[in-house]
Amino acid sequence: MAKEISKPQATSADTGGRRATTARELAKMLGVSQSAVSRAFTPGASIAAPLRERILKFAAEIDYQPNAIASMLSKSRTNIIGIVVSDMRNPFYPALIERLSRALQRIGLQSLLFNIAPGTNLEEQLTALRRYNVDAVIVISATILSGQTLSWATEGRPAILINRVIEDINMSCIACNNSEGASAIAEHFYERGHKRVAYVAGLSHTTTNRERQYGFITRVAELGMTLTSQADAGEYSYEAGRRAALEIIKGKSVDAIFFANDLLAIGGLDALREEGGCRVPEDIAVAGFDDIAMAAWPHYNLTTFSQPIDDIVRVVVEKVGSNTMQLLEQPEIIRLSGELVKRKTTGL
Amino acid sequence: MAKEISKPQATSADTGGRRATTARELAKMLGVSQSAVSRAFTPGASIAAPLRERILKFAAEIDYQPNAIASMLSKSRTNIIGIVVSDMRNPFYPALIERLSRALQRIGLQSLLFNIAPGTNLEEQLTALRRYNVDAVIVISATILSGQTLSWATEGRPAILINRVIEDINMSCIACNNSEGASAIAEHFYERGHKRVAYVAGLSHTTTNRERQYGFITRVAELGMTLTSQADAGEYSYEAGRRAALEIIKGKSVDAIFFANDLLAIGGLDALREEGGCRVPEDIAVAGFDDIAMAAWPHYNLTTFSQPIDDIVRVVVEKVGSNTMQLLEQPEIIRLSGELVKRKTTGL
DNA sequence: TTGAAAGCGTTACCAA
DNA sequence: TTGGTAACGCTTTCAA
Repeated sequence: MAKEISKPQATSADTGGRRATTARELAKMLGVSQSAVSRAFTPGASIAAPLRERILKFAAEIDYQPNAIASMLSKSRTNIIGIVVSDMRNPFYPALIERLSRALQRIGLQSLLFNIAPGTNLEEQLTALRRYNVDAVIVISATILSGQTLSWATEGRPAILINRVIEDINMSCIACNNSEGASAIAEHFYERGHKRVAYVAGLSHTTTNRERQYGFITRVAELGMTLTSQADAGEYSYEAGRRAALEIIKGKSVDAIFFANDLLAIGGLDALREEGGCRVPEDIAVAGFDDIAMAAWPHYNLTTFSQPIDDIVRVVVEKVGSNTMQLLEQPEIIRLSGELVKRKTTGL
Repeated sequence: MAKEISKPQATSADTGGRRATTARELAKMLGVSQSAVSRAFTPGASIAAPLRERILKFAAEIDYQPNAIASMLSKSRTNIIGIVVSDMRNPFYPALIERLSRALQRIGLQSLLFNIAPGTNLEEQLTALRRYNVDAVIVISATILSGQTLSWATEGRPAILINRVIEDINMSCIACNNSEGASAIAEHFYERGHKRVAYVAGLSHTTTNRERQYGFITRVAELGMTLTSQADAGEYSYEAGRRAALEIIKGKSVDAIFFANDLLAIGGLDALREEGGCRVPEDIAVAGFDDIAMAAWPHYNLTTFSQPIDDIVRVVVEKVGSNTMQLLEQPEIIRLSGELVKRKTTGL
C-alpha cells in the first residue's frame, strides 16, 4: 500500500540534491536583477520599498536565505568572533562563555570556539584561528598562551583578553580589579579579628594570581596581620584546593585562608571540615574569588569577591561590536570593579 | 624623541593595510601559476614534490595562509560544525562540549556555537545556523527545541542529537541507555535493602527524564519495592534538587531517592543533611545520573550512573567526520552504555 | 532606484 | 605534472 505523501510545504521547485536556492535563481524567478535581491536583504540599501517587499515575501515563500559564506568573501567580514578557551572545568568560564556568546549573538555575531588543549602543539591548534578570518578574537584563557604566541595567532586581527593582563601587547585587556578585590578580602579578615592568615595560589605565574596575591599580602602587611603561610596549589581545581588547605593547617595555626579562586576555596573548605577537623568559620575563616554559582549554595556559603561578569561581557561586546579596529590601534587595559560578597565562611 | 622601531620580522613586503597576501600574489612572486599554489596546500594534489617544497617554503617565509572563506565558497564545505547548546550551567555540558570541540579540532573541524536562550525568539536565533552553511549540526540541548524546529533549523544538513531521542526525524540520535541506567539504580537500591523509594524528575517532558523515570519505576515495581513519591523539580538545577528533596521527605518516610541527574541529587543531598536532618546514607540513600566531576568530590561522593562521554564524543566525531551524508540518509538511534558508579551516598 | 558587471580568493576542470 | 579559466554566491561600483 502506498504510503501517503505528506508534502512538506514544497512551495517551489523541489530541492533535488540539497543545493540551496541562490540569489540569482530567485532573481530570475521574479524577473528582477540579482543585485535587487542582495539589496532587499541589506538594511539601508538603496531599494524601493515595494520591490523589497516583493522580494522578501517571495524569498520567505521559497525559503531562500543569503549564503553567508559568499557574503563573507565579498565583504571580507565574517561576523564570526574567535573565542579562545582552554579550561571549561572551572565553572566560571562556562558561565562567562554562555553570557558572552549570547550577547554576541544578539548583535549578529557568532562564536567560533578554539579550545586549546595544554601540552599539545599550540601553533598547530592556532593555525585554524588564523585561517578562518574571524573579525576579532576574544581570549578567555588565563594561562597556556604566551603573549608572543597570541600575537602570532591573532596576526593583526583585533583581539581582546579577558581576565588576564599583558602589557605592551597590541591587544586590549579586560579584567576585574584583582588586587583591590584581594585587598578587600584582607580587610574583611581584619575586621573579623583574624590575625594569622594564609594565601593559596592557583597557578602562581598567572597574572590573576600575581595580582590577587600582591593585593592580599600587601594589605595584610599594612594592617599588621601575620602571613602565616602560602601554598601554591599548582592548578585551579577542587582537588588542589583540598591539598593546599590540609598542608596549610598542618602544624601551623591559622585564622583565615584566602584562596586564589572559588574552586580552590570550595575544595579547601570541604577538606578543612571533613579531614582537617576544623569548624568554618569558627576555627578558621575561608574566602575565595570569582563568585561562581556554587559559592552561593547553602552548603558552601562562601565569602568571595564577585567578578562583574555582566560588565565584562557588556564592555567586550561593545568593543568587539563597534570599533573593532580601535582594539588594534589603541589597545587599552580596562579594569572593572567587582564586589565583596560576605557569606558564612567568614561570619556566623 | 623618535621612538625606536622594533621591526617585527617584516620578512617581506610590508602589510600596509592589513590585507593578507593572496595565492595569486604569491604565485606571481614565484613565477608559478596560482593553481600550483593551491595544489601545494592541498594534500594529495597532483604536484611535483620540488615545486610544492618551493611554494610551501616561500609561503612560510612571507607568512601566507590560504583564505579559508574563499575555500569554503568554492568547495562548498566549511569545516565548521554548528553546536547548538542551551544550558551550560549543568557541568555535564561544558565537560561534553570541551571534549567534543577538541576532538573535532583534531580532525580539522571547528565548532561554531549557537547558544539558544530560552524564552526568546527561537527562529531568529536559529536563522544564523541556516546561513552559515555548517557541514553538520550537533545538538546538545536536552530541551527547548522541538523536533520540528530542529528540522527547520538544520534544513537538510546532517544533524545529530546528543542526549535526546526523537523518533521519526531525519537526524541521528545518540544517548546513553537511560532506562537501563535507571534500572541499575533501582536494583542497587534493592540490593542495599531499600524498600520505599522516590523519584525526582528534572524537566518531566524531556526524553532523558522520561526514559530514566520509566526505567526506574518499572524496575522498582518488578522488584516489589514501593514508590513512595515522585517529585517534578521543574528544572535540572541544584536549587530545584533541594526543594524536591525537602518536599519528598515531608511526612512520608523514604529509604532512597533517585534524582534525574547529579546536579539535582547534589542539591537534594545538601538539603537532606542540612535542612532535612537526615543522615545520608544511614537514614536515606541518594543516587544521581551523569557522573559529573562534583559527584566524585569527597564531600558528595555520590552514587550515580556514569554517562560514557568519551564514547559519545568518539561516535559523534566519527559520524560527523566521515560520512556526513549518511547521517541524513540513514538516521539511526545509537545507545551507548554507561555504568553504575557506587559511592558513599548509597553505602557506608 | 535599478541592472550589468567586476571583483572577493579559492577550487576544479580542461588542455597542453 | 602544469597553467589557464570557469565557477562558487554574494557585494559593490558604475551607468542608465
